[in-house]
Amino acid sequence: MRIATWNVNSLKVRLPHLLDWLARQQPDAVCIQETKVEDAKFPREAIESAGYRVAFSGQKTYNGVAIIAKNEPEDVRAGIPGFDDEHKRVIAATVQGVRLVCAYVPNGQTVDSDKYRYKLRWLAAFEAWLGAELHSHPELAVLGDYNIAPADEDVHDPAAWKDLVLCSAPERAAFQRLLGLGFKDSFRLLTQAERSYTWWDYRMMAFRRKMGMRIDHILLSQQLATRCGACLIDIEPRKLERPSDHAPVVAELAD
DNA sequence: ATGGCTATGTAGCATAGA
Repeated sequence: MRIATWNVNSLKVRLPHLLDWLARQQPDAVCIQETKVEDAKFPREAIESAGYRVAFSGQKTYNGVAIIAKNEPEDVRAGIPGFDDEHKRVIAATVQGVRLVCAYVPNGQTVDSDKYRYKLRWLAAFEAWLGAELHSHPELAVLGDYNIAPADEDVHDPAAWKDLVLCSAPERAAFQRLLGLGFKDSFRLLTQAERSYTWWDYRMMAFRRKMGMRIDHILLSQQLATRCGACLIDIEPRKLERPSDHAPVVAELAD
């Protein structure tokens, strides 16, 4: 089973890239973030015509998440239970017996902002919920844009980013607590090239200069981690005209 | 390298992203 995550930064703009990518990579399930589309305008037909089924939770302008899968997503749930959040940042579904959580973690803006405090509160609620989910779904994968670079090796210039948002100690501690629930960072299960990133700023020719961050992740429960044979970042879509600033991340799970 | 792109909503810029 091939599962993936991709922050598309507008599903409307990136639909051609997504459809091309689905055709080429043939993933079984893709978790999409930043669809920026309300549910009534979700491009269901185009995706279903490509042989995929959809589950989505969106809003106008900001946020928005979706799960796209070859098999119908089952037991679809949106949001973090008990956490009142007007942002559409989470959708979960079961595909081929695997529970998938698609998450768009708040960005946090700056470490002294209200948005940062919201990010940490959000992550605490996320952690509490995932701990419970892990018990009811031993085959659990949490895919998404975490907006956290877990370690200095995930940052092109750790000194410049030290203690800034995406890299601050409280955010990294929150990420480690997620792992502590019993998840593995699938990308680090295997040896990877240096300077492997999933996001590059649109400005400053950051992609060409390999100035990026690894902030999109696929966390796997222990049971799924034992099945994981590969995890890769596909930088090809980032090279296209009008790309998303994020690259897709793909994990392969043995049957 | 200092918000330098990009997308959205909306009608000339404001907000957000990371």
